[in-house]
Amino acid sequence: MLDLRLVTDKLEDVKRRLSLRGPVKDAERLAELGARRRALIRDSESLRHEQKLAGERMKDLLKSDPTGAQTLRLELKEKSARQKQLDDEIKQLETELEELLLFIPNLPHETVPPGTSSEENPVVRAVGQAPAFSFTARPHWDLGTELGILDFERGAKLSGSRFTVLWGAGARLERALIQFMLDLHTREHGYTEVLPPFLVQREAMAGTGQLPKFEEEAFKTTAPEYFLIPTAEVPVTNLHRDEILDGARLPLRYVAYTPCFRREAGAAGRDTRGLTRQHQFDKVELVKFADPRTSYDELERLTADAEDVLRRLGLSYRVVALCGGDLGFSAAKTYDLEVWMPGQGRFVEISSCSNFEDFQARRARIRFRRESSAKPELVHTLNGSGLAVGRTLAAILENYQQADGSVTIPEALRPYTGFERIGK
RNA sequence: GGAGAGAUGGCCGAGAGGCUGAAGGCGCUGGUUUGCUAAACCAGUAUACGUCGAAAGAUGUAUCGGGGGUUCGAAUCCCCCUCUCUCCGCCA
Repeated sequence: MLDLRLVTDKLEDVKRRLSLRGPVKDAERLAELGARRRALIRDSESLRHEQKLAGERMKDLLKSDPTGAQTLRLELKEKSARQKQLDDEIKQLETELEELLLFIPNLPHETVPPGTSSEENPVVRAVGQAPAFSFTARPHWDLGTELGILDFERGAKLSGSRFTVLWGAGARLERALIQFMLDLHTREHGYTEVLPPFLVQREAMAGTGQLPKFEEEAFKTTAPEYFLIPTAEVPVTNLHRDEILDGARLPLRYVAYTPCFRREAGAAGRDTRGLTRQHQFDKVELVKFADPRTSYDELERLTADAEDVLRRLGLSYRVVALCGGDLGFSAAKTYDLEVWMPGQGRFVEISSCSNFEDFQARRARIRFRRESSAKPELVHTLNGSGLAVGRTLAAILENYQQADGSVTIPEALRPYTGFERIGK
């Protein structure tokens, strides 16, 4: 959520910065309503002030002059009614303002490159060498099916398309990856592990920006209503909702493993094969709460922490900076990590690292105090996948495949899998 | 699921229609005293939104779990909701 003050007071600025994302809607109306709200508040408050002053006279009058008290009472009754009417109007206005504001995306950071689609995302760096094969590399869904570790048919039988069953070494590899990533981030990168609920309430989803705009993307239960988390970002960021954090302890760094649930409503027909786009997948997520002054340094570090997973697994990848048109709703700046998938001959997103600045913090009221006597300020929130586990598993299958269809396990992972290769 | 109790500031805890942003205590911050520390004493110690101001700040309004109602006036009275605790039942 943007700062209403900023929108009303610096409308042109806001519009210019938003236009990097595409056409701007509603900003004008927002500024207008914001100005009207202020005027109404002024009127209501001065009326209320008069009432309070008169109220103090009332008590004396009640003793000394009953008739006068009666007159005053009638007068105040009318004033009170008028003021309540104003308050109703203000409330209505604020509801409308909130609704508009919740649908306006975050302002892109100055360094966000121009562009309208993912094709225009500049490559920031490329790391590692794509493996050279003496045979034609195959996609992970073929390899995994032949090895008997990925079972798409039975996934579909149980739950429909975009669900997969992992067997034996596949299940073990998934679990090994989760463990490996959590250990790396907690032991070497200074993150605190947290295991949050996988079902959250509407307000948590709104806090991080998934709602109200993207409700059709989420799975939810009814009576009682719960949302299945689309990413650990939701519960972990909301851990500190309505809190004032100690500035001396920033940045807070959390890492969480959770399954993630997504409708993929807008992705019909895309990535229908393999593990790339599932309704349910595992992810290890990095989340930070940072001082606004250093949040962009923290973004670089967080991205490096995610990259470290790929590097240790010996997977080649590139880092792209999302352009204005490709930037997510809540993000001010995002780097995507794309892993090379030799079996598909393309790069696939495996992590998305973003600085949300104060956008989520304002929605979720997450603040900090710089000094014990200072006024609370909004924190900056950041997060990034570290990494998407299913896609990592797929990348390992494709990058470490052998001519005979077996797959060797990256060195770093072997203590976790307990085996060095997966064969038939 | 059944029965009961409760929710007040960073924390504990008074208050039972007006003068209560809210006694008292603890904590915290600053000061005095003081070889140092501690103790003692004094002062300060919420948030949001308005208005004025370049700013520091001044000032107004709101806020006693949330929402609604009664009233000239609600922390205080009434209604609804949420959460917490205790006991019973059930359950991984």
